[in-house]
Amino acid sequence: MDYIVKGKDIIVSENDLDLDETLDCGQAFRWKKIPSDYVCTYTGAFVNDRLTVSQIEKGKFIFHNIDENSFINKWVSYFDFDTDYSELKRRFSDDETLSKACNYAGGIRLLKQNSWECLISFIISQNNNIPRIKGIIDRLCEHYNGVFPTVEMLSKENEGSLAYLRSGFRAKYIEDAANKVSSKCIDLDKIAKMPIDDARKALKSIKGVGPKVAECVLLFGMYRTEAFPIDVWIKRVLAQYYPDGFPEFVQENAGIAQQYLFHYIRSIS
DNA sequence: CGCCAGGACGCCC
DNA sequence: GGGCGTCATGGC
Repeated sequence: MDYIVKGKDIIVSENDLDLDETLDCGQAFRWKKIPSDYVCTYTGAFVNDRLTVSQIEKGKFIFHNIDENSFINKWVSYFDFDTDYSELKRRFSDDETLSKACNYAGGIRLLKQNSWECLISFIISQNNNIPRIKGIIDRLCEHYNGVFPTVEMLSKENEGSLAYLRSGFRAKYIEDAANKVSSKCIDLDKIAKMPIDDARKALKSIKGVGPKVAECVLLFGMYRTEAFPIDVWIKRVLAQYYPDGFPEFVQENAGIAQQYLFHYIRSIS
């Protein structure tokens, strides 16, 4: 990644990034694409920091109205710019299926999201579709003047007061998650550093968090790249191409491989 | 109208 | 410990 400061903006060069593939692929739900004639502008948020970013051309981006400090301290991490995805994809390409998947969706990066937001978001995601997940999270943030609620804010709510979300049976799960985190029964920062099986077990003690949601929180909210969410699409990939499991060299980055494979299998189905 | 959406729970055996 | 109905809501 390379960047230059230009007025109030920062111009970023990074070949291994595509905004459509990265921001609208089901790992984060608060980015909105606002089409214009020449650029795709997204406004999004990491916890409560907003950003507008445009893709000018392949591998070139404008991070709008942002100072160099917050770019370095927040967004470089969020976009995982310190990781060399070219090198990652080069290694993945030793595997035939993964090689095709990287060629299909090579602009995906893993976003380092906030664990709390991630937990609530993926609780909402269960047995749901992406447009409706976004709708529920929109209503949630709108309720708090456009920012994602803190633990303290959400812990004051209950299943009934959350009715405005129209999140269905998931409201009681949100309530339990907020209560457990607020009461320190669940410490997300500690879980992020635990051995992964302990972390899985701790997350699954929250109502409405099963294997899939726990894996998503670990991967998208705690940067545990070995976490591997399995849904119906990935089940198909495993059955069809990896009956004996992933090759050893993929396993520490299985979650990143999963992102490429998820989009690849859907494109050819 | 039925079906499905990046699942988890409760209950069954 | 695997199998299955059920759980809200909305888009198609």
